Amino acid sequence: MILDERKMKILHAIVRNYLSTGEPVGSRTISKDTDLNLSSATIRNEMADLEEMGLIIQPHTSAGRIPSDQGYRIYVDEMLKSKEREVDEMKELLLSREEKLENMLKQVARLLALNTNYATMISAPALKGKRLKFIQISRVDGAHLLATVVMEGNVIKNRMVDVEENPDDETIMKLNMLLNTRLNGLSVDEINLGMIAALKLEAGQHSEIVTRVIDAAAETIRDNDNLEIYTSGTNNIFRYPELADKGRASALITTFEEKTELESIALKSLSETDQADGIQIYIGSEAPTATMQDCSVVTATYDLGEGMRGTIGVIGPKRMDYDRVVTIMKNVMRRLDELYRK
Amino acid sequence: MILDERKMKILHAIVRNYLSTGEPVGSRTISKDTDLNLSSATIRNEMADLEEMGLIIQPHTSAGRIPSDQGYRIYVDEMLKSKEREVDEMKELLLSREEKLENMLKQVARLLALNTNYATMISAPALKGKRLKFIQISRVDGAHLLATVVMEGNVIKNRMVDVEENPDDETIMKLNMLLNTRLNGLSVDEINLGMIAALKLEAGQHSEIVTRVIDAAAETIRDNDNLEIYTSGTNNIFRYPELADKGRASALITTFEEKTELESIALKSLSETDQADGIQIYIGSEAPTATMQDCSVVTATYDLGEGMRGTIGVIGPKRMDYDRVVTIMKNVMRRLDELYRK
DNA sequence: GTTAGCACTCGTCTTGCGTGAGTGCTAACA
DNA sequence: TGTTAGCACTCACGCAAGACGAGTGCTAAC
Repeated sequence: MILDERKMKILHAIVRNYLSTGEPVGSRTISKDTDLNLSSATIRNEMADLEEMGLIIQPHTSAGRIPSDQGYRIYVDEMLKSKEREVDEMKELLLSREEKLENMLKQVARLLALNTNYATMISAPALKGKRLKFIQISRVDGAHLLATVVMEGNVIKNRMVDVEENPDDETIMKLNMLLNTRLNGLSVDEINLGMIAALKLEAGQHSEIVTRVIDAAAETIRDNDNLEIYTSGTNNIFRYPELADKGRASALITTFEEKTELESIALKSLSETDQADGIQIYIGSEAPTATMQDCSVVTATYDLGEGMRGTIGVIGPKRMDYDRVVTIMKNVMRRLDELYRK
Repeated sequence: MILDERKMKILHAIVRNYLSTGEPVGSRTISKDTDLNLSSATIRNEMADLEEMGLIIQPHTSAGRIPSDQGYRIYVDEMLKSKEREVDEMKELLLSREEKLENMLKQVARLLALNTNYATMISAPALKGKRLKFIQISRVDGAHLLATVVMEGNVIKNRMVDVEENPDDETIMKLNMLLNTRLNGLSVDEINLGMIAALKLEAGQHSEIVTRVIDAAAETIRDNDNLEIYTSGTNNIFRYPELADKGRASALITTFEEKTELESIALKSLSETDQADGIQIYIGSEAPTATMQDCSVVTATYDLGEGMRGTIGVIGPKRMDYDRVVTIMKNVMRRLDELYRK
């Protein structure tokens, strides 16, 4: 069976209607809502076809229809093609370039949650692929050294190293020289065990302390941390009855608190981001994690330059206002671009 | 009216019973539960008295009684005096001293949530009052300096400083000398604007760059960050119907996500911690924040030495198993002590 | 191909009633 | 004076029956 224009129009009408009401939508409603001038009976026939095609579902015999995941998918694909709807009001688009990246990211998540009324997440830029800019070992006191590493995007890492016997000033200076000349400009992934071994050799393997310092520095660099993830508006899930029952809500809340699943979403979105604008939409069963089977997830990849790329995500019910969310996301992305790359 | 031993026994019985069932408890139940050998009628008389005293409440005419906040208070105070109950099973008490403090704290929160089935929080040690151990300015590249500050407890802070024209090596060395000799050993609060001004003067006010560097360093130090707070087991609130309705749950979830209110709990608990063992219990209306009117909060102050003090909190329904929570908390505190102060 | 009409389905809301837990009060008892 | 048995009363809760209404599929006519 072919999805002709009329069927398409009806499908869209069903989806749109369901998005706003959350109630199954009946043939009469569609008959009045569209400009097709068809009676409810005709619509019913068409709806029967659409159901056969798997695009809409009848929750029970005497109820209207709701879109299936597949139905949403068709609607969303169509929407992504069409021109952007302008979003009328935008609450507090006061996104400013912050001293601390962390604060800026939190701001974005908050802003997005406020404007969409869905739960949001944002991942801090991944270190993967970042290049080293600067390494330094310094003496804090008799028994402690401090290893400091600066990477592209001015991501800074520190680590304390306990030593029994401090190396003297000259050794430290030499070490710094050595580390910087050998490692600067390399990306984190390029620094492997072989490399470290070579470094140790060059530093003079005899000195155990030097070895330990280099190990610590290397570890600091490779310490590939989990992706830092910030969330906002988790409580928004209570706005949507289909997510707000105890079981689902509890599972979602846990997901948002533990963040490991959010991390996998962020990674997945980052890796799939060849599509235009980097916007991805996962509907229901397409969602990357088990707890989100009843949700839709819209993600986008931001890029602050210097390899500072991360993921923004909006998580809501399947009947989310995709159009609006996509537009708002694009706005936010544009703003980020202005702020960091101008 | 006086709270004689018999009334006390009855109150305790009511509370204990209500804690485990969550249902209003009637006179017959008490009559059987206690060793008083009194008929339900007598109990009824006593209960009427207890109600008059404001210690128990009747949700509606033909229901049993539940403890009031005040009733809980008496029960809890009594309990805190009595000897510790031993907790039989303790899930995964594998608390280990972690490389990163952050991970250890998260571990504690998780552990506590797992063992109590309530929501938990833990605040990272406050910087307030910490002394400076080490300051260093270093050159990252042509246009960037890095200010690094190490405080007691090996808390490290960094800040990048953008400069147009880099000071030469000698200036940087002098600056480091100056900053360390003047500031080391001071606590964060002791470093005020007057002090900074004096430093600038000494560094040679003429050089604008030096001034900016000192400002940045000072700012880094005073940058009194919000308390970092980690939470776990937020989803546990769904176990308790009295907290799980949409309105309350939503509010609580928000509280746990935004963390500012948790912060104020942590601060309050820290400041009130003169009591034995540092354990505080806030019941219902005593709870420090508006969203927790229907909750009880048990807090404790941990101390890892070197001024590393923070707050652990368990948040649950008013009918929380105080006894168990307190015991578990004490266990955790003891374990922390072993790990960090032995 | 479209539409009016009709019988039918089924979730939801309302109502009424029975049930049982628990109470307060009174009167009798030790 | 404290304790207890007995009794009438209250009220939340659960269940069944019924009314309602939204929506459907199908058929026959246009």
